Amino acid sequence: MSDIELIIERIELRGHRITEGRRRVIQAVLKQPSHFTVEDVLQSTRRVGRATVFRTMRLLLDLNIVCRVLLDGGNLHYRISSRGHHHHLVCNDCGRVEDFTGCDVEPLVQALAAAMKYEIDGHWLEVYGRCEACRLLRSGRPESQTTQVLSQ
Amino acid sequence: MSDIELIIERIELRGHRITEGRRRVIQAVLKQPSHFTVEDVLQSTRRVGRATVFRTMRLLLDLNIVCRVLLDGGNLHYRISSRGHHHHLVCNDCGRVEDFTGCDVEPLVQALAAAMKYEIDGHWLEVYGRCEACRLLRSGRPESQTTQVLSQ
DNA sequence: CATAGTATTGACACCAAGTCTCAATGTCAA
DNA sequence: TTGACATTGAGACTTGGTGTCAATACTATG
Ligand SMILES: [Mn+2]
Ligand SMILES: [Mn+2]
Ligand SMILES: [Zn+2]
Ligand SMILES: [Zn+2]
Repeated sequence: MSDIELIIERIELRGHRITEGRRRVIQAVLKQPSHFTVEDVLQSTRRVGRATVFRTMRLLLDLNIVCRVLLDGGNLHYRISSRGHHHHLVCNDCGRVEDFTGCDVEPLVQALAAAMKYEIDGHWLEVYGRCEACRLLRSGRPESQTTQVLSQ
Repeated sequence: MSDIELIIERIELRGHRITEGRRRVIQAVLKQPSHFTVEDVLQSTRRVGRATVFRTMRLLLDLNIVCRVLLDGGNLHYRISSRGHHHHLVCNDCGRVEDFTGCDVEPLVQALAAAMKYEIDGHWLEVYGRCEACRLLRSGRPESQTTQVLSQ
């Protein structure tokens, strides 16, 4: 079964209707790179209203079909995510993102919570750096030090 | 020396001029609760332009005089922060925030980075839950379960 | 098949958060 | 005191997102 059909099925299971607009938005989402904004999705969907695109993105977020990535600098982007709770390792140069789940931050969080007498609901962790490719590019080709593939 | 004079001094040290507008914005920031938006600051400063308030907030952020807190749900708020790198434990009910530095997440982050061959620049960690006061309120007075002091 | 009852849509106004421009003004070191 | 230059404010603009509401599309049921 194709990616889109699997997503459609999950939406149906939650009691939502399958419409042509939703199908188009999902198709656009599936074509995006590593991470993207709703504006990006909007620009690659035709014949779907702005509000519907935003509503569909919210639906996908609720269903954990996409997640949000907090970029270094505070911008929230969207990203396809099959898993539930996970974190991101973001390359600040090229925008590449790696998901990770084995972060073992939960015990630390629990200890902290006990000390503070908080009951914990959840946490958010993002890690920023430079991927191997970008690092090699920098050290090997000093003239390209200002290369910045990711805009913004 | 008062809080405001200390901040003024740090701004001067970085080669910025001290103006009445900046003084007013800082005074407003110092009067805010646990966390706030620029809009909140704007509403408690008179005779200072909107752009100047935003520019001053950015200056304070650059100087680590304020930091940003990512609330559960994705809103970024501002917060006074004397320390450099630190994290937040946020009560989702009353909006209380505790800073913490002893998070020991660095070793985990380094291990992850080594596995992924990333060079690490930094990380972002926020923890969400319910503070003791809010927890007691909930369990002891079931009729106030929907109490939500923090708007939004 | 008809149709009623929801769910969804899209146009559009609105909102929140922030940036940009540029002429006018303020600050401070000399 | 004054000149260089940093800062300001009004307001237009941008980006990301929500609320309204009449029109349209699904779908279950008879
Ligand atoms: Mn985790
Ligand atoms: Mn840390
Ligand atoms: Zn990279
Ligand atoms: Zn609380």
